[in-house]
Amino acid sequence: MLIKSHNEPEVKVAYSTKDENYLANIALLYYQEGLNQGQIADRLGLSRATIVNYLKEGRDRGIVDIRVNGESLRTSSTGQELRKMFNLADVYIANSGPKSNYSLALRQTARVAALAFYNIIEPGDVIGVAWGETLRSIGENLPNRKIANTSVCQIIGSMESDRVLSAEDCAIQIANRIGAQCYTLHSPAILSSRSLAQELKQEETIKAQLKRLKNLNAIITSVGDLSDNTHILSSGIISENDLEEVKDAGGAGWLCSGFIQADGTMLPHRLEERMIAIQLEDILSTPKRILVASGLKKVSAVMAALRGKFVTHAILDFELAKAILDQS
Amino acid sequence: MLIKSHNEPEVKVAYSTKDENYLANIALLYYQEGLNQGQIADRLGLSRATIVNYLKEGRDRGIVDIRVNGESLRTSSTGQELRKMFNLADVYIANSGPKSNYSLALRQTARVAALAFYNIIEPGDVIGVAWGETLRSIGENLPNRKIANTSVCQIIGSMESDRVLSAEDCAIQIANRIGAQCYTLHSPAILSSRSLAQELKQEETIKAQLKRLKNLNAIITSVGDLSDNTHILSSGIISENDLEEVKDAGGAGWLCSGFIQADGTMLPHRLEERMIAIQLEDILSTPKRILVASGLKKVSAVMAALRGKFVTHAILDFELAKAILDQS
DNA sequence: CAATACTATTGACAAAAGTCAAAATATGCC
DNA sequence: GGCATATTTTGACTTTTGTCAATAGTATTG
Repeated sequence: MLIKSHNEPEVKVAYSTKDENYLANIALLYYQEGLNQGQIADRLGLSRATIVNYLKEGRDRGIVDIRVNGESLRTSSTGQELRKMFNLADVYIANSGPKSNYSLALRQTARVAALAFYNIIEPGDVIGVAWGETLRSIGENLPNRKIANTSVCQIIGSMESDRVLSAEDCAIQIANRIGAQCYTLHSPAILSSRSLAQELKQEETIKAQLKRLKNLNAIITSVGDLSDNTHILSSGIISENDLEEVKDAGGAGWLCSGFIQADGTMLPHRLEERMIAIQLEDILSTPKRILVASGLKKVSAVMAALRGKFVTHAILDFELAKAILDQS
Repeated sequence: MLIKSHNEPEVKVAYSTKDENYLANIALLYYQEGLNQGQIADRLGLSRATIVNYLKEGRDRGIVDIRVNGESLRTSSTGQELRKMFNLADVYIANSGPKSNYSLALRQTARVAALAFYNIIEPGDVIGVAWGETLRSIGENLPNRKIANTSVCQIIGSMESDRVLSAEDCAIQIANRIGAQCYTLHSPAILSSRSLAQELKQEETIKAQLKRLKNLNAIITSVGDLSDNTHILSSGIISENDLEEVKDAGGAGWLCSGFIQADGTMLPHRLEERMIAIQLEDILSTPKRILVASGLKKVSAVMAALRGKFVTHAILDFELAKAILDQS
């Protein structure tokens, strides 16, 4: 091809511009040598605007990878205080500033969770994945980096919701990102009758999956609050009346498949008989229990989960962590 | 601590700004969420200049890591042609543009070599490291990333030179970066008499090291040209008269410890009797033979090394690679 | 081989990032 | 506390980067 230098005679160069090697070399000059775009343009005989495009393409195509060290996210002093107070293995704190809106705070927490996830999960782990806005966002923010020999298990049946992907999609997305084998639950989260649920649980595929959930190495979940627009309401898992009842009975949060009280004890509810999901007891016997939550409305739910020892690794946003510390 | 928001009442936040967690969160907002510095400043109630400082500190402290994918550097079509022509395992091409000066081209080649090195070297490898400007620059550009159970062996005795570090320093630096055990050669590269060299070779430490060099898994070296300012001259390994003699006898390049001819065959020289270094034969029996070179003046030397099968992996700069293709 | 439809590249302008000396704040010491 | 010293933060300015519509270059088709 022909490259025309600014005011100089034409130079023949047999080089396919735009191939990965070329983009990578430009990226090295920019990010490592520290030349600015103008200097690179001069050396290559191109316009600066072209260099801008090439650098962008390098980033888009993953030739240049900007990564943040996940370790540094667990150095927060607030996080350390929480870790000691609830005897946790690790606490990672997300911080998008006090003036952030809900959705940015959630994304930031999910991003921190995604980095933490790679620190916590080890090759060979069998990971239970819950469902919700938070889990969906974690899936979106996980980098495409394989963790060898992992499997992902959907821990609660699927459910339509306008706010989030179904539980199935959450598990599949996370599995894809880390290159894990994915075991889904081919069932709705909740059925209309107790008897149908019991029958379904006897089906081989369902039975096998529920058994698998008793031997997880790790579980990643958020926790639901019991406010008016909690997603267990909007997704139709529970009725408004039942929710009121649960609150009156001392319910403080919803964890995967059941309600817990402020002191962390389980609050049995007839709903459970109709659900296809992991048991709260199974969560407690899973060694790595990762809880991800953001937003002040989750204070009591998260505190309940912490008190009930449902958590070994917490990823929380700063405001939430602070509020929990203040109330303890 | 107190953070004063621009025109708002003071907000008390118990958060140590400047800790790693804080820097990492800002880095996430900038590099992953894609907010600009102004938006981040607003959310955190700080000035934009402060965000600039924090982001810079994040990069400096390694919380943010910008890396270029080494794989993409071996996709160049020129490199592939060379690879086929000389039956090499891999060719990586560095490109800093036709208008670059010698020293930038060298650094760029060294940077590419550093990335290639991590693709080529495997855990457990015993790596022979040569000496020269190129090797020094590779050492400087290697990231600090451990490769398990590696060792590094200095393959040529030390020599003072105004242009480069001594051979010892090259080996030590590379070993440090990859966390390898380092075996140095406690001897000058060249001695004044044949007999002294022979005696020294019988010393236990020297003997052990020279034996080690017969069982390397990998070797990384450049190749010396025989022009007037070649470093074998400036470092005093060879005299001007001797160099002329070598050139007249058909010498085309200098490889670690001996001369080779244009067709790749070795050109014995009495100098070798006085040297403490790896034997050319030992290079040929090393499985991974990495050659790094940049600059047009090295065309004939590199071609000689390629023809002599002294190379399995080549890292060359574009101009050099092109010239070799044109002359073949 | 001209007309057409692409894609790649560029120049001019707008936006964002970097710099640095000055101001504000925190820290140590008596 | 008061004072001196070190560190952090900032506002005003300069430089660099990003954008985008216009242009040049390539490939494709009738």
